[in-house]
Amino acid sequence: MSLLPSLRQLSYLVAVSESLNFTQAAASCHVTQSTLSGGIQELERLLDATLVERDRHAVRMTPVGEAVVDRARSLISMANDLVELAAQAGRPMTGLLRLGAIPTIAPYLLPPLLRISRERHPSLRIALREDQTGRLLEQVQAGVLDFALIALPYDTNGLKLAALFDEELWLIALAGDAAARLVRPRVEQLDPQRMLLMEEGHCLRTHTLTGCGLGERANPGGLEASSVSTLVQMVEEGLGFGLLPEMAIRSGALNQTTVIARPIAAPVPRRTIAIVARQSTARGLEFEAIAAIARSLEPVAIPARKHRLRRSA
Amino acid sequence: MSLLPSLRQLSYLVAVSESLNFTQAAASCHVTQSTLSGGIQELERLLDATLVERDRHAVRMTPVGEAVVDRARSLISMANDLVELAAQAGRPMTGLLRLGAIPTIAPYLLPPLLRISRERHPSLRIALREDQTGRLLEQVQAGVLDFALIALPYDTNGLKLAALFDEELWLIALAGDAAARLVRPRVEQLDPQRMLLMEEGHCLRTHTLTGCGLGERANPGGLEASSVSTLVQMVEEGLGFGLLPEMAIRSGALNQTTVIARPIAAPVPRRTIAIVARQSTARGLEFEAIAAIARSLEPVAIPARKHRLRRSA
DNA sequence: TTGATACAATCGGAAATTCCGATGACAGAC
DNA sequence: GTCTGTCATCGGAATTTCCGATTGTATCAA
Repeated sequence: MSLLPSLRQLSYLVAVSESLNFTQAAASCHVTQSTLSGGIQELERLLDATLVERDRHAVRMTPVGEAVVDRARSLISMANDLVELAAQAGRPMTGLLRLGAIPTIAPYLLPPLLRISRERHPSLRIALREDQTGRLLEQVQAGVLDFALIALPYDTNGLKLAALFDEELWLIALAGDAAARLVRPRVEQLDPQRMLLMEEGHCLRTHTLTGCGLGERANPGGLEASSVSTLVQMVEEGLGFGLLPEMAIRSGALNQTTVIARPIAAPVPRRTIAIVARQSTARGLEFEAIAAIARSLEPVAIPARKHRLRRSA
Repeated sequence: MSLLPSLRQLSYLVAVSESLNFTQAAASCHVTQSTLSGGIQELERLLDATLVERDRHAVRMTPVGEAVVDRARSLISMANDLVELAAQAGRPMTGLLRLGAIPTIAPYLLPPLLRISRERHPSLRIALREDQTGRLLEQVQAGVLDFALIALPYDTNGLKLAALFDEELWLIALAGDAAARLVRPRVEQLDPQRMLLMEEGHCLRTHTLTGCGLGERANPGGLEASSVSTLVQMVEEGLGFGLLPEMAIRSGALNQTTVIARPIAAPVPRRTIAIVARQSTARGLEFEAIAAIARSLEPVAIPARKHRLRRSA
């Protein structure tokens, strides 16, 4: 068992990788530049590898350095989770929980979820953040968020994950629209050229396209919406049709409009709502609790897996 | 961002949890008892929690202590992986790789796998260890092994996992046996009372049972074999029939016997061969290389997933 | 009761480390 | 040439870590 680097040294390296400037990095670590410089050198000596390239002109990370930084980051956030775990021990379901959600979930799932959470766990406060899936996952990994509510399929890359429920995507269109003529249209009957999509970066865009058996650039000149409500408005304007999650429709996204919704025939485009956290999260109990509430809000919930790593089988 | 515990303090705690004796723990850490005692106290002060209960009679871990130990373990093994990563950088596919495999894979997959590995990567040495799935996973997690070859479904609990290929389980029986009368028997036609199983702890036991739609205690008085060869011998003795992976049969597990093998009609009992490693393994390249070799040995390999966590979608 | 043994806590001081401030070396801007 | 921004280096201070010796307590045996 070789000698281990200290978490402090690793945090110095992370800081350097973020600013690529020793002086600034030192400031962000609340130490002097000489201390940080020494720490980096000590780390390089210990690992017997050049992690940072100090040219006359600039500071760059070596490939090894980048790899080490990557691991150092998760090491540090794991250590933070450990500290938080100890702090939370004995007083579960209290304190501040930072929860993220994608824009196509937040307005529909969060209101009842927060209401029930407040009822069941009055001392648990929840801070919300709405963002796109990719950024939410980064923030969870970085420790900025505790949990995030996202839609699958999506590569969650080793995060702790619990599927909550499946939901269908429904067709929305004007009553007179060609797409709405059938009571139960099939995806092949939809004209890709008239399909309205969310902007790049929204997972609903990808789920809509793959649900229709289309690739990313299936409608090159297609119009793009920046939110569910703009998508609905564009449909209302007669610019085309779109696909919307059940939850949004049931929550009244089409109220005050003349847009109608139609379930789609098999194969039905679907997505799975899930909650993610760091594997090392200190909030395991809260994770299960929030998942349970979310499942209780939907008729077709995905049961929680009870088993864990066991000797048998 | 609170102050972080040091990896050394955490390793002290892990040592205490293993021996439940400060003096012994200190020895295993190569420090004096007073140093270790002080380290534990410092850690408890930092985390503001009692981790170890020092009764007059004994030392016990508190629940919080156990939880912290659990995380400390993976923190330390992650740190070790980081050190190894740096050490390996620039000289990939060299050095010693510790590979585990379950008994129903090892004799069939490893010989060709090792041969090809030696051809392609002459400077990569591979140490082998054969054991049951549960213990292999524990050893991977503990850092005793780098990779393990196992059969799914099995809960791998956050380990890095790559599916390699599917294989069918075939019926093996004596030619005159009732079970062997049909060319393509269906699982419902097999008499659970005459089914020979592997001993408790072998995953093939579970896969056989679930593949036949049976629960764990479907054949209470059933006979149990301790290895593939004893299973074959018991079939040869006319004690019943069994299910064996394709790979074993193709590798000649039935040679020198009168036992015959029959493919089973749909729904075919199957298992998936996979390779696992710690998420933080320093041997990512070797992981892919071994996986690629294993896939190349099977006609129906499962393609490697190329994508990673990305901003889009 | 006495003595021996086992165990963890405590204390003072030694050793190692981490850190700071000052300085040096170098390059680019002006 | 001078100033500014940058990272490395050095000596010494501050802090942490560690050890050895000792204390306090409990158990066990004579």
